[in-house]
Amino acid sequence: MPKKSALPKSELEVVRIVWDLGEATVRQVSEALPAERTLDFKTVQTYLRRLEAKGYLRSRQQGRAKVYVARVRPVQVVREVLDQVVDRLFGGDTVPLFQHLIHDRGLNDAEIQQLRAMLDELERQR
Amino acid sequence: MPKKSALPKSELEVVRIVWDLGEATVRQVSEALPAERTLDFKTVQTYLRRLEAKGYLRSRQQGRAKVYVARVRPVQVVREVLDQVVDRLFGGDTVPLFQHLIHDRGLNDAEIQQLRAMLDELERQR
DNA sequence: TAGAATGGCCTACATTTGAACGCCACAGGA
DNA sequence: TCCTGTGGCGTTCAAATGTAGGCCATTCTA
Repeated sequence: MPKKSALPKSELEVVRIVWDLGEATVRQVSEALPAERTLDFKTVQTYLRRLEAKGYLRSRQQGRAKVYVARVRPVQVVREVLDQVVDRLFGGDTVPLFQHLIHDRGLNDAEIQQLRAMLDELERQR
Repeated sequence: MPKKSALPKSELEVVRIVWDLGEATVRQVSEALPAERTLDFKTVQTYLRRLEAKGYLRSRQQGRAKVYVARVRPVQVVREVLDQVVDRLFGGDTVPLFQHLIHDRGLNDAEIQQLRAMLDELERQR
């Protein structure tokens, strides 16, 4: 149960599936992979094993297969990854990140509304 | 001049300095590193060499030293990195990213104002 | 019930990253 | 002029990642 260093992308793809499914066997994860992204069963197995070794997943035996389930909350993992990115990319400052997301990736009207709503909410809580 | 897969974090730290300085020699980059982050001169040299090989920087000889300068615009690199993250973390959807940034990292009042301003600006352009 | 699948566990292996070394050339001060 | 420091270029080397293969036991299924 050694703690960690932010997950590499391949493992992230896999752990996200476990989060979505709640819990899953190797095969279930394999099958839940998006069509454009094929990974050998063994490869998925390896990633899940690594994720468990790193402490992100826990597993229990169920019949012949293992069922993996999250051990740390997604929000924590997301935070780790984002912290890294924000740091590396903008020296820790989030505003330029928003700036970039808004200007470069663009937002549609619905998204703008959602964002405003989040800000309102946030201010109301002050 | 091969294009390439998003930059690893160490190289990002280095290329950001070149962006900031406009152009720089190995030594200048070395010295511009934040105090908490020391890298051997040779290490910096290696990263700069790799960045050039990957096509992110260009260099010209100036006396005995090489001067490195950006070859792709920062915004493009940032985009590459962010696309990866948004994909890996949220399946390509940016709203959850904002959600996370706002709720988990928090924003101070000034930041909220800046964000609102950006949104206003964006809408005005519609 | 015998062979084909399936899954677990270990192992492998190339590539990429992180971080430097060593050797050699040149340039400037003692 | 000789030594020292600075840079370039090639190399190295371990750990992390990406992606499986091998072998073995257990299960289905024909």
